[in-house]
Amino acid sequence: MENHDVGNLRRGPWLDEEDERLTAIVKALGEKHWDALANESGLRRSGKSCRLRWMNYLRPNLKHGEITYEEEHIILNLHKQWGNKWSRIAKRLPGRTDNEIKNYWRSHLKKKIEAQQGLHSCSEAKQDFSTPECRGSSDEYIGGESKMNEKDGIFGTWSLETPGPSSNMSAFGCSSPYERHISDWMSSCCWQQQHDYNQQTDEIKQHEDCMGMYPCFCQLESEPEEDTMHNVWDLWSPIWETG
DNA sequence: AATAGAGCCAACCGCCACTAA
DNA sequence: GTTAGTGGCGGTTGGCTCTAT
Repeated sequence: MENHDVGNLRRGPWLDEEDERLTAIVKALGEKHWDALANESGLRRSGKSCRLRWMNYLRPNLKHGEITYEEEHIILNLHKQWGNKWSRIAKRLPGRTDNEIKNYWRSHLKKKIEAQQGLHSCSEAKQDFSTPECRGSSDEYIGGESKMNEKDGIFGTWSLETPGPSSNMSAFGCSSPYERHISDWMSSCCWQQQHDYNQQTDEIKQHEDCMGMYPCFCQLESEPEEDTMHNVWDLWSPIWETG
């Protein structure tokens, strides 16, 4: 990749020296007024370029490692709900940027989904979770760790239908014997005894947020222990509640 | 070992929404 | 109400790396 000078502004990859200078100036002036900040820094970069570099690379607490299976599940399900709202999805994945998620989606997930949808179009859409194929032979989500069976793909074998705001587990094509149990539990967590469906505001949002977690439960091979579910809740609720 | 093609990802571009003057 | 400036978002590009031949 080459560096380019357009007018008085530099373009192309950032140098370590530029990163250091940008980091220092952002810490001093804060994450705002990017044009002024760019001028102040002495960097021959546009404010827009500085902002992008900071947001996608230099910002503290960014994760730069591989996307985990749990994160992948969340991306898949939130994308199913929201479409290409990358920044919105990124808010559900602390430490991940919209650009990172977008790239991951394009390079990893899109093809898998298309392949999966191809399979669905050739076979029965409804799945029976009582069969080993539908549960996924070794896909489990126990105690906060999941194992993905490569041949089953990232979805396991759930339906790809988009859930509505009042959907339950069946929206994912789950007909697991544990469906009601988990659904009830999710409801108790997410709906907070909301019965007035004419006032679906914050509760609806909470429910939508929880949908990103559904696949993990869909892959449980056996009825989850109450403690397990609460461990999972403890693990993910801070993420749902932030953003 | 050389080459072509595919995949990945950082960075850029253009559009839109918001805000202040 | 209008306009200019700014920031945020999603789409796209282009170069580097990896893999297959």
